[in-house]
Amino acid sequence: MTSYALVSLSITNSEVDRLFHYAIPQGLGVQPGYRVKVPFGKGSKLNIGYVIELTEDPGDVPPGKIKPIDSVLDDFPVLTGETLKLALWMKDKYYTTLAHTIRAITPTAKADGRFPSTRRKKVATEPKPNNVQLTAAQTGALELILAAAGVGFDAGPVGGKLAPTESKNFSADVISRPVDVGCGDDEHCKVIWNGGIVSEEADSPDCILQPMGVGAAGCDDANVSECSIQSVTGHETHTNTLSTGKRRRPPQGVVVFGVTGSGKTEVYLHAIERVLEAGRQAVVLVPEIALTPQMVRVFTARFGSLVAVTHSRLTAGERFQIWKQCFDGEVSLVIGPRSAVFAPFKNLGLIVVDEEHEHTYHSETTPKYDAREVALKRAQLSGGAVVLGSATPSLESFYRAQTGEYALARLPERVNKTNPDVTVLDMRYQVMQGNVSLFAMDLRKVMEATLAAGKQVILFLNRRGHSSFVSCRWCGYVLACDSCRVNYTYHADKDALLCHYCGDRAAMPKACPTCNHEHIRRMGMGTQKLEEEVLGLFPAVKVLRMDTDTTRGKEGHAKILEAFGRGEAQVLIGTQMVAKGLDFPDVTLVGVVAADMSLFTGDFRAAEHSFQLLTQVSGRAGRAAHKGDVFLQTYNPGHYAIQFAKTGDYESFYSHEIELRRSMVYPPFSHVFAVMITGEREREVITALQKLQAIMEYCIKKDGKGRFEIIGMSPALVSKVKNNFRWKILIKCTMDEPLKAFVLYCIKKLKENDPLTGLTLHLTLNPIIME
DNA sequence: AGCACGCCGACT
DNA sequence: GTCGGCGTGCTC
Repeated sequence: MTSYALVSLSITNSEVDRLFHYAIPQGLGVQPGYRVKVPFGKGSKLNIGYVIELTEDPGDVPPGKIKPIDSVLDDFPVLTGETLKLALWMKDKYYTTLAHTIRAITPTAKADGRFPSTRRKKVATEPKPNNVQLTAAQTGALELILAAAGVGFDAGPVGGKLAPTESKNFSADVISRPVDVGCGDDEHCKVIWNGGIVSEEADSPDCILQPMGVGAAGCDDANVSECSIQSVTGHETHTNTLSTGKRRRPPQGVVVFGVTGSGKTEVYLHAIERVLEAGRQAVVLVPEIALTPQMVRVFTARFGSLVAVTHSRLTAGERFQIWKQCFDGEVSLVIGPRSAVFAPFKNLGLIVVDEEHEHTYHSETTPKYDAREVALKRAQLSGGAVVLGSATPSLESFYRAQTGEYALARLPERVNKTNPDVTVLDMRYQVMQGNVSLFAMDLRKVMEATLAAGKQVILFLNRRGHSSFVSCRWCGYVLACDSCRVNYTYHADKDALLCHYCGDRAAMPKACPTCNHEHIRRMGMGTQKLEEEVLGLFPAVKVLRMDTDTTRGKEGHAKILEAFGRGEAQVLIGTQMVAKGLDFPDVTLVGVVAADMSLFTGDFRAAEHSFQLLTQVSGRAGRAAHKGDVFLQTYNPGHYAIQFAKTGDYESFYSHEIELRRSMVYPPFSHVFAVMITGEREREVITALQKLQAIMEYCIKKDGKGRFEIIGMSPALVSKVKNNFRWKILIKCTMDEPLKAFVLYCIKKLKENDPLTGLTLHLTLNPIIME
């Protein structure tokens, strides 16, 4: 007989980010995962909370302080055993409060705390049998996925019956399992994060107290491989409590590597079909639902009313209805953006992450989770598989596929694929010819011809943020930080160049350091300037611009794309957005106006992102029936990202890039922890960060040896937002758990002698886009 | 986050 | 004399 419920309040504040004891009144059926109303605070105001655990132990709470639960809100648990574990895991993983992770996972309630009422208007549509014959490569991929999901390959005839899973009494059996509040597959290095207050083990992280073995001093010695790390294992070993543990299981993650048109979708369809036939459910994550309508159509056509589609424009009611349908087993497949990974399925067998390299899988708001990581954790909890599909996999994922942590399935190109002609235009030559416009003469001529033929043109400006770099227009040389191998970023307020990794500062030069030419200047332009120049060259042409200014509001970019698709304009100008989901038959020319702008963002992943983007743009142009042309304008035609993108050779790019990462000890050979401090007074922000740096340096000198490397402090990529100055410090280590413990320990020390009033801390482990 | 308690300035 | 400023501290 349990007497208390441990409740997490739905208050997203670190000060109350702990579990509170509440007495369970007689006759009140309370189970973990349920929402409850509880009296809280001085006035015992009723607050919504989530039951995390049942216990008989009042802990050190005086009996008189414990108040009773007021009521239970719903007749079902909003957190299942699995999503509850996920919430606890995410709290630790992403340095946030449990209330925040629960909010991300559970459906949004109305202001009064009730969920919107659902009306059932279910039109049953039969799933259609799948008669598509798979190629040998596709079959191989399918086998790997099914092995990962633990679903037999010969589970039945293709096109068998797909019945909705029955589950009337979800609650009891799934929920009543003991919940592991410690959250833990990593017992060794548990650090409880209270949004700034580090508790327990962080007081004495093993990494601080245990002197490490070898490791010379200096910047280059991050080769921590020699350090003896006793209590932290390099790779997580997942042993199911149910299994005997030693038996080697096939990898949970399967990288499906194949270009557009190689038949990835067909593999997904077959895998989902088998998973559903086995009585399990599946989730398909897509980068942006509005830009992948054809994908949605394929799935709804095949699986009928077993599919639910989620997207950002759903109302709270529609969203909750889908959530409930998944919970009740009326729907077995969900397609949606990253949040679809939280669908409350009871026996999830497969999560497909399509275009897995896309940055949209990273949440930009708290909790700043990576949907791919969450998918893998969830699959681990449910015994399911994760498919990471891409023509240009992220370096981290492909590396894991190389080391055997993931399985790898290659899908060869389709035979009838038409490769677009990719022409690289050397802009240095244009400067020598006296052409200082944004367009090389060749591109201008081809645009003229294309427009004269009544065809359409897409001009792509691969710009990110508003950082600018400095380069020589004569020789292409880009000013960069030697020790970090990333370009400097120009800061107008200081009229200086800063490295966004180590904070190194350099003066704006008068002439090029290599060729001594005075044609050295800042590179940076907006879509607006580009539009003006196009209109200057072709006054009669209609131009559509797609950027954050013009796409504001509901369905902003879908509207622009539709208008362009109807032929209301001949030229479409845009940033990253235009690279996705475009399939316009009348577009025969794609111009990448300044390929360099994504090459020199000051981020060590810039080459990877450029390669992915340029490959995607090139692939897009080649999809239509007639061959398309792609022109890439650059001052660095020899850059490997451009050269490999020209031929679309991912694996050669990968080999080149992975060696660079290895030599620089960048991810995946290390982990980078970013600590950002923001505040209204820049002086205070900098001082606080300097204090933190001093503490870190002291700890490293004392105990850490070569394990942790402070890369340095520098302004954030966006150095000022809404009157808030943002500075960051990066710390690198080959192991993530000791790194995390080290950083949290140092922050704790900082807070002990500085209350940090008016300042905010932001923590990210392995940020993909450096903030 | 809320809300109460608590000890100093300018108002009816 | 009192109303009210928001600093500090606690919430099962």
